[in-house]
Amino acid sequence: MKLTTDRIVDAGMATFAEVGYHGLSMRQVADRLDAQAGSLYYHVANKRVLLQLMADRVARQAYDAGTEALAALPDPGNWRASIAVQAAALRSSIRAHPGGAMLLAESPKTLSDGALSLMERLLRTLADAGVPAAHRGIAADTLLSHVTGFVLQEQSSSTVPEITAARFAELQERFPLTLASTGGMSEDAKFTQSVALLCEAFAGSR
Amino acid sequence: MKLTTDRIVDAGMATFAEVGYHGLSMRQVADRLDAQAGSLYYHVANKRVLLQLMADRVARQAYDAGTEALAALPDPGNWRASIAVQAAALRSSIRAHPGGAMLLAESPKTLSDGALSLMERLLRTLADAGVPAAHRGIAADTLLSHVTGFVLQEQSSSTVPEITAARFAELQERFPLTLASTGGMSEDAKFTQSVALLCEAFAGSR
DNA sequence: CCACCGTTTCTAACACCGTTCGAATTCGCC
DNA sequence: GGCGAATTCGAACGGTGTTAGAAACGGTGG
Repeated sequence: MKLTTDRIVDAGMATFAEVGYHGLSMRQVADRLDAQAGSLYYHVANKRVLLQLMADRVARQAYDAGTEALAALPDPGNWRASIAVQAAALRSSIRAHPGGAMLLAESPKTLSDGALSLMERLLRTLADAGVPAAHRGIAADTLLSHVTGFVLQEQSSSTVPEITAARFAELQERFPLTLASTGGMSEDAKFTQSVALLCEAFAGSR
Repeated sequence: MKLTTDRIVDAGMATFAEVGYHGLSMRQVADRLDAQAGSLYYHVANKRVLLQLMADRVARQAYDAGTEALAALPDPGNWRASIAVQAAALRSSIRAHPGGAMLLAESPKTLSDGALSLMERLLRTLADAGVPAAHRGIAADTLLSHVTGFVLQEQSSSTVPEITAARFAELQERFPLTLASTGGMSEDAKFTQSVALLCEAFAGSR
């Protein structure tokens, strides 16, 4: 079949899902399309712009998942729930791809349509919540970078191996608060709590 | 001179400062030490663990810069100022290296002494601020991931080229809130404001 | 002094990477 | 069918991380 930018991005996403961020190579993407690596460069200038296109696609998926989740909301006027739902949609969309956080982190979000859509909708709900224009930008930036950073940590710490008992004892002695703080809470609970925390901050800045 | 893990990490940091995250190669690090690339592998298992060691060094620098800034604080009891100073130290330490945010983002923070020190001290100031133990972990996580995400965006958007007038007009029409929100505020101001926002959230969760 | 042995470094190679460029192919249109 | 443009191939270039055997180095005992 004919080679297209869209098909290349598709194949890129598929390969990405299998081999992750560092394993992705132009030759593997080309193989998946029964093509040669050099042929990709007729449709895509760089590997970097391919990654940017993929990042934009992830952001768009997150945007679509967010609209769906927003539509299913019982009370659309509850802005806290709207923000929580948008954050959750973004997180799960990023998590759907291994290393997806790195993908989003690396590409500049300023000129990606998907990322801008996410930003715009978030700003709108903040405006509906009564946050003044001067505070909205920082609020939205904070939340988006928080979600990205959260998944980044989530995905990188899932690769970490088990820890020895001696090392654990040493850690417990040197960093008692750190060990005590992360105890026993699921990542999901941590995420929803942190988003709620941010929402309270937004509410206070009105 | 003799080859050592510390010297390799030093050379890695120096090379990193010149060529950035993606430009870093084992051969360049070896060149700086007047050695061959293969020799590095006697002291460092992987490129990944070298990057982790470098990330730990950045975190340690941030920790040291933080203690210095904390010592210079007029009122040590003001926990908001303490948090602001720690966040600023972390940000500037990451920004000192091009792509430093990527460095920290990629390596798992859980087993880095530097990152753990940062976390521990932040948790202590939160404890002094009266935040209950159940909320401290999320609060510290949120702030750290926020700083990382902020610098990540800062460093990636500094690479972006200028934007055409037509594209700007299109953006202004499709994303009015986004364009209006980021208008004219410096990155420094955005950062301090967002940290203050988080501090308010922490104050509310007591 | 020298031979030995463990530690450290070099050398060369492997497989793969992103990217380029001219040649070969395919496609739409007259 | 033929011709020109759009597309794909194929091979190559310089570079990458990593490995493994050979070589040098350092100290220690004879």
